[in-house]
Amino acid sequence: MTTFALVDCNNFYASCERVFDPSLEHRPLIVLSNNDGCVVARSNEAKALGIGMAQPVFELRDLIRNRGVVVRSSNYTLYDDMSRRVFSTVQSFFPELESYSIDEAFLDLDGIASGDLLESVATMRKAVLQYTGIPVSIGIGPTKTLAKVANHLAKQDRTGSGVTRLGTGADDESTLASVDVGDVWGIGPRWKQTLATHGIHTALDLRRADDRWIQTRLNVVGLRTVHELRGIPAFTLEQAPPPRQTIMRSRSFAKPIETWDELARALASFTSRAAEKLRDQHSTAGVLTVSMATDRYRTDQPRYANHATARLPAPVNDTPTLIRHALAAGQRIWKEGFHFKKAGVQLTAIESSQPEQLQLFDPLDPGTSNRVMHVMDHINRTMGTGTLRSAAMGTGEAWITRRQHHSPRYTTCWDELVEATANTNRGAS
DNA sequence: TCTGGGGTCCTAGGACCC
DNA sequence: TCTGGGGTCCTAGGACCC
Repeated sequence: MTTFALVDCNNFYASCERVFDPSLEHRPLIVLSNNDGCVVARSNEAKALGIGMAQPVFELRDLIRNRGVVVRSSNYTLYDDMSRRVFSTVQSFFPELESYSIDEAFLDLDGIASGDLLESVATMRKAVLQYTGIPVSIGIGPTKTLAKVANHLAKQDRTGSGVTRLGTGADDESTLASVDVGDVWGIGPRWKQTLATHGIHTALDLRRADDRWIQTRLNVVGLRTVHELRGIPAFTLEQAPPPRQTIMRSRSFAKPIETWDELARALASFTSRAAEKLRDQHSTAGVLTVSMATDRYRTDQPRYANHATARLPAPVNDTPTLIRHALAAGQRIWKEGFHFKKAGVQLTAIESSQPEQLQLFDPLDPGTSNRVMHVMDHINRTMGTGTLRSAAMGTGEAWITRRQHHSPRYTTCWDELVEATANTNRGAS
């Protein structure tokens, strides 16, 4: 029988900020979403103040001022790099790893003697903290869902061990009875509501639910969760994630956009980033969708939201072709006289680019185009994002994202390394 | 006047995740 | 003044085919 572990970084973005700025320890700290819009990470002190996940930051103005809450814009360059460091440390102890999100990884602990298991996991946890500065919690169980539940309990663990195991003893039922059904992985707010009408309130209730009722009222996804709670695995470890089927780049604008020229530059920029992502995973896209919308929260201005889909004559992954289609599609739905607050580009009908697609009607020889993109990607990777860019993106970026509380890219940028001062006090008393 | 049934593909919408 | 962004999977229903 397989044993899974879930390693989850505690308050990940907040912890990353603290590693390089220890003055943030023991203080309420929040990290904001793009555009400094709402809260995406909170230190324990911030949670204790009642600051909610995804809470809009303008609602917190008084709290921030009166309670000394420290605010940071999100710094994904730093978080991505820290994530890589944490996982590679974990993997040096347990090679069978699935990186599930930026701050979580599942492990397969098969082959580790049950008696040594808690000890080796605790050793790994200590090493991660020592090597990266990031505290992690670890849940262990016979299925991914039970490992998730165990992880949830490990986070609340007051003993400080940070490791919890489920699925071994008679305590399981009373433990599961203490877990709210909404805290089970896969049960969101709507399903929690549905379950409540049937008297299902805890993880234990859900484990004991009737299969047929679950499949009818939820669906097979819900049924899988129930089986997993019983210790019957429905999910396996996915060490090599399949390529994405959808690639999307969208942003809210710091200032509303009112001209087509500006919106076109934004669309070109989104398309360019999506295309890079596409080439990263060696894919092509056959369908491109452009969307634009005015501010959905403003009732005092005319509202408009629309999207346009372009089916490409042949699947491609080169930036100029994709931009051309994006701008043509955007122009079809563009309307003068609105204040656009958000736009995006989505790539679908994604296929592998190997073997090479032949493009009968493409004016540009695919070989030439591929070489140009290859060079462009290489330069941008080694010399910095945006070093080489498509002319359609322009240089102004009037729509640029607001990031007023940004921390340095300590680990990936020579100009932003952390500075240490050694105070030797030579000659002093 | 009678008016089947099964299969596939696609899309939109809804649920979930971090 | 101020409300994120990027994904997955499943289901129902319509179009179309034989």
